[in-house]
Formats: sequence, C-alpha cells, structure tokens
Amino acid sequence: MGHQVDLDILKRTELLQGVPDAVLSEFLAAALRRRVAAGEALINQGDPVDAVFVVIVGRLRVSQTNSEGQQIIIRYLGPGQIAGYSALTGGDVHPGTVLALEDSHLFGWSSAVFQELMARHSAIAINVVKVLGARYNEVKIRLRQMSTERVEQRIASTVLRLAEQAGHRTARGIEIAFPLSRQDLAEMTGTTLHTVSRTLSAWEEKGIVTSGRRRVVVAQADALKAIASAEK
Amino acid sequence: MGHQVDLDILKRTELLQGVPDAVLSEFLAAALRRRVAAGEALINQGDPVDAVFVVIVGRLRVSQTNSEGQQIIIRYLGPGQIAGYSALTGGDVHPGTVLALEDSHLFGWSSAVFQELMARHSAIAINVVKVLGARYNEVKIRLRQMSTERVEQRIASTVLRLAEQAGHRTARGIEIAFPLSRQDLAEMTGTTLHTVSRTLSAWEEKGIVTSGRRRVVVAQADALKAIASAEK
DNA sequence: CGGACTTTTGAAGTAATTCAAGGGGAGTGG
DNA sequence: CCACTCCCCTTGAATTACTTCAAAAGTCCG
Repeated sequence: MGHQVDLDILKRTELLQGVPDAVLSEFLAAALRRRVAAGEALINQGDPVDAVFVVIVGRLRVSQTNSEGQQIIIRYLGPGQIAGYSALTGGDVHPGTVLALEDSHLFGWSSAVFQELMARHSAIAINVVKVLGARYNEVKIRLRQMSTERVEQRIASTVLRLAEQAGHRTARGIEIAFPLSRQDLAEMTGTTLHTVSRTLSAWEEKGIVTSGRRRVVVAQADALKAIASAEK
Repeated sequence: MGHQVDLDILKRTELLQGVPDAVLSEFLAAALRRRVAAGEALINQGDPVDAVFVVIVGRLRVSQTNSEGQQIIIRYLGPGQIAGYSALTGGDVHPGTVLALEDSHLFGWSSAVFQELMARHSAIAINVVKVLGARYNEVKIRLRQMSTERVEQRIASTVLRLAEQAGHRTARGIEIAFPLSRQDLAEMTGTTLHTVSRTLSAWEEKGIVTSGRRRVVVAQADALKAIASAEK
C-alpha cells in the first residue's frame, strides 16, 4: 500500500478529517497496523488502555458486560471510526469489549504517542471533542428512549438507525448489511430475544419487515418511523 | 471580586485545571458573567447554541424531554462543572435543558471565542476531551443499568451516586445536599414516582434510609451497595 | 390557615419476562 | 448426499415486576 493511498484513507477518518497533509504524514509515520480476524477481540473490557485505533476496513461491535455477565451492545464500528477512546480521555482500563465481526484492518497509536500528537496539534483534539460530543449525545438519546419508551418503539428506532448506518438497498427494501441476530437486537434495546422475535414476527405479518436468520430487511421505513414515534 | 480571586476559582474548574496562569488570565478577560435565579433556565432544550458555561456557585439540573413531554434527568451540576457542551462539540441546538435549582453564578464564553481559545491552547481541548470522556462513560454505565437491572437496583445506585457526589455527613447518615423529590429520582432511574415511593418506604422500614419531603438520608450505604449489585 | 405540592398506599391492569418445548436452516462429517 | 449437530428462531403458557388508576394524608409556605 502506498504512502499516498494511506494518507487518503486517514484523511477520511472522523479523527483526522480536515487536518493538513503534513500532520497526516506525521500520524502515518507513528501509526501501527493491526489486523483482527472475524470473531476475535481487538479490545477486552478491563484491559489496561494502551492504544487507540481507527478502523480502516471491517466491522466491529462495542459491548459492555456487567458483573452478572449480562451484555449490552453500545455500538457498531465501521471504516473511519474510532475504537478505544479511553486512550484519548485518559482512562486506565477499557470500559468495554471491541469484537471484530468481519476480518478487520486498523491503524493504531499508543496512548502516549497520541496524547503527544494531540497536544501539539489542537485541530486533532478538537476533532476528538466533536466525535466524543456526538457519541455522548447519541447515548443520552438512547438513555432517554430506554427510560421513556416501550420495547416496540425502541426496537423500531434501533432497526431504523441500523438501516441508516449500514443499509443496503435491495428489491425487498433496505437490508442491514451485517448479520444481526434477535439476541443482538435484544442487547441493543434492553429486552429479551423472545420479545424481539415476537415483535419482528408481528411486523413481518404486516409487511413492515422481512427477516430471517441473522438478517433484517426494512420494507416500510415510514411504518417503522410511525411505531418509533409512538403513533399507534 | 478581585482578579486573583477569579483566577483561583477558574483554576479549580474541570475545564481549566492544570492550565498556566497566563492562559487563565486570557480566559478571564474573555469571560462573561451570568446569574440565574433558582427555578430559572440557563439553557432551554432546542435553543440555538451560543455559549458554554462553567458553574462558579450554585446547583443546576440537566434534563432532556421527548416529544411526549416525558422528561429524564441527565445529571446535576455543581461548582466547577461545565454546562452547555454543545458549544464545544459544534452542535447547533442544545439537546437538553439546564435549570438552576439554587441561585447560581456562572462564567461563560461565546462558542466562537471558546473555539478560538481551544484552537490556540491544546491543553484546554485536552481537558475537554477528558471531561467529555468521563461523561460518556458515565452515561454508558447508566444505559447498561437501564438495560439490565431492575428498578430497585437502579434506585439504589442512583441514591448512592448522589450521596457520593453531593453527600453531607449528619448524625443520621449521609444526607443528599439538595432537594430531591420522588419524581426526580423516578426521572433519573426510568420509573414512576409511585415505585420510588414504595421502594424508599421499604428501605426506611429496614433502616437503610431516612427520607422526607424532597430529602433523602442514607443510613446504611453498604446495604444500598448490596441492593445495587443484586445481592438479594 | 388555606392551598399547593409532595408523598403514601391500595387495588387493578398489563407489558414484558421467564419457562418450556419444538422447529428450521446451515454447515460438517461420514 | 444424507444424517447429524449446532445455532438461531418461533410460539404458547404462566408469571411477575412495574405501571396505572384512585384516593387520601402529610408538609411546607406565604
């Protein structure tokens, strides 16, 4: 892979967009490359923080597990996105697990290196502020949804969000581009796989979605929007 | 208020700690002062973002309301803490409301001024990253609690957290230093005031807490910890 | 002391979980 | 190529944690 190609990739990440080429070169020089096979963890919850990563190719899932072993899915990561924020914010252990769903390729920087780069280039720190602010707002909205909405609404918003983020137009509707089980949806919406299954079955009967083994296709996005906003 | 006194105040805020005096003077020179009376809003949800604030004196509550008018409490703010992040992260409207619970006094900076100061002093941007990272982690933990824990556990963790953040030792135990209604606790834990009332009554019977009109005193913090971690 | 707000508690109702059992699809190995 | 096995999904039935509805009893403040 050529230097210029790598620069172009970095330039499109949320972390480094709008940064001058000279600075990008510096980042590239300091970057370590990391490959993770599908099913392997890039970061394990509780691990000491040593580096921050940017996804180049692949898809990963960020989750958090409590002491009883119950897990929730925080978010999915795709190309251009940051994994392992704690190296930026000064945490000492990773608060969650980052698992590769597909074979993935990432650039990374050790905490110390990144902290130093961030101190020297405030544009980078400001990018981090923007990205973290966006994540913070997203999670606050999910918290509000968990507090005030019923399961069906939450599943509807979640499916819609995933269709937007990772949707793929097909003849039958918008297909979510990665394998998504009932259990996964349950861990995103704070319910059980049984309830998700019943809900999807009901929607399927009405023609709102088509779904199968780890696969969800949204046929009528507006119907889902109506459900999500409690217009029942 | 003297210049040096103001500097000492700024120095202790989460936003400006560890920053050289010269830079602090610059911030002070650019700061606007704002007073908000108890019961008044500093920021209203949906308002265009124009400034960011730091609490000097007082206590405020950050909440978010959905389209049905249901409200959740995101957090409480005390001296040294930031109100109105969106001016830092580049949002265009405020995602929540910040209401003064007591007469409060704040320093503020317009978005443009702060963005400029942050660009010139990466130490500030790095402080913001740290603070945002901490908030992000807190909200993720609350999201996990909302997803995986029952109401009683959530009320227990919330009361414990508040006792830690704003606790005041008294003869009867740790008293939460500000007025806290059943409704407030309900909006923090995603339940109803009825359930909170029943829960507190049950705890009171066991001697774990004492509580009254908008007042909560934790008598047995370890018992609450046991409940919070599902050791029943 | 009136009146507004907060809290309490019972009773009924319900959304969602838990328990339980079975079915189906995809991959594997004989 | 078929049978076996592992996942994942589905669906009923019973249970329950929590909400909703309703009414009354404090408590604080002007």
